[in-house]
Amino acid sequence: MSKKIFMSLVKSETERANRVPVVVSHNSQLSDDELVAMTVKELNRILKGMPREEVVKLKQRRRTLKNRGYAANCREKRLSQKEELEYEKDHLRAEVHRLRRENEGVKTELGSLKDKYDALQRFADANRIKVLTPPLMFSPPHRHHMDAMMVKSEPSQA
Amino acid sequence: MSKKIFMSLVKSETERANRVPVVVSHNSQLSDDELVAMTVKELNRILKGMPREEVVKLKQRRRTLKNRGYAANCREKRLSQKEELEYEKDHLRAEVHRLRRENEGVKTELGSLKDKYDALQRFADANRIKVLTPPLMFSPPHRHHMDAMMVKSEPSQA
DNA sequence: CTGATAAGTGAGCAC
DNA sequence: GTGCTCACTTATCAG
Repeated sequence: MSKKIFMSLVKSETERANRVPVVVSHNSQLSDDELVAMTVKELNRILKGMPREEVVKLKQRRRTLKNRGYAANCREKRLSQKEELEYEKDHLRAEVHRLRRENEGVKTELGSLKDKYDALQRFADANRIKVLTPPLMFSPPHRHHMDAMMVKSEPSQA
Repeated sequence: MSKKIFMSLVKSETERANRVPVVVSHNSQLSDDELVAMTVKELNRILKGMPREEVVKLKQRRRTLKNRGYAANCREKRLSQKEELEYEKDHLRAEVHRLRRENEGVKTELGSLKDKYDALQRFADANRIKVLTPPLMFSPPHRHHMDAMMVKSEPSQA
C-alpha cells in the first residue's frame, strides 16, 4: 500500500557533516549513501585489510544509517495509514449521506403511494356501494368497504 | 479529548540510571521527577549558590526531562487520535449497515403496497366498468388509473 | 521560555 | 543480519 522509502536519506551526508563534525577516518571515501547501499559481501571486501576497531566502527555506522532509513520508513508508514483511515472514513460518510437521501426518497414515495392507495380505496368503496355487486376475488382490501369508510380519517363524502 | 500525560515518566530515574551511568554531580539529591515538577522560581532558589556551569547543566537536564514528557505526550496523542479515527469509522460502518437494512425494509414495504394498490386498481376498474358512472369528485389520483398502473411501476431502479 | 513535533539514535524483538 | 517500532534526544518552530 505504501511505497518503501528504504534508504533514501532525508539529509545528504555533506549536510549532516556540517552539523556533526564526523571524525573522518581512513574510510572517508565512503559516503553514507554508498555505505548503506552496499552488500555485506561488498563491504567485507572493502574491510579486508583494516584494523578490527575500524571494521567495528564502520559496521556500526552502516547499522546506524540503516536504522535512519527504517525510522523514516516507519514514520511514512504511520502517516499513510492515518491517511488511509481518513479516506475510508470519508468514503463511509459519503455512503451514509447517499443512503439517507435514498431512504428519504423511498419514504416519500411510500407516503404518496399510501395517499394514492387511500384515495383509490375511497373511490372503490364509493363505486362498490353504487354497484352493490362486490366482486369477491380480492384479498388486499381485507376490511369491509363500509368499515374502511368509517375508519378513514378523511371520509370526504360522509 | 485526550488527557495529558505530562511529566509522568515511563521509566523512573533509578531505572534509567542503570542504563545511563549519569555523572552524579552536586545536585544528585534532585530526582528527575522533582526537577521536572519544580517551578522556575523554586529551581532558581536552589540554583542560588552554584557555579555557572552547574546551573546551565541542571537547567539543561530539566529541559531534557520536560522534552521527554512532551514526547510521551505526543506519542499518546498520536495513538488516541488513531483510535478515535477507528472508532468513528466503526460507527459510520454500523450506520451504513443500519441504513441499508432500513432501506431494504422500506423498499419491501413499498413493493407490497404497490401490489396491494395494483390489486385494488383492478378491483376499481372492474367495478367502474360495471357502473359506467365514474364519480368525479377525486383529486389524488389525477392521472387515469390505467396510466398510473403503467408508469408508476419501478422508479428507483433506473 | 514552554510545548509540540519531525528527524535521528539506540535498544529490543521477530524473522 | 535485517527490518520495525518504542522511548528518548535533539533541533526547530509557534505562541
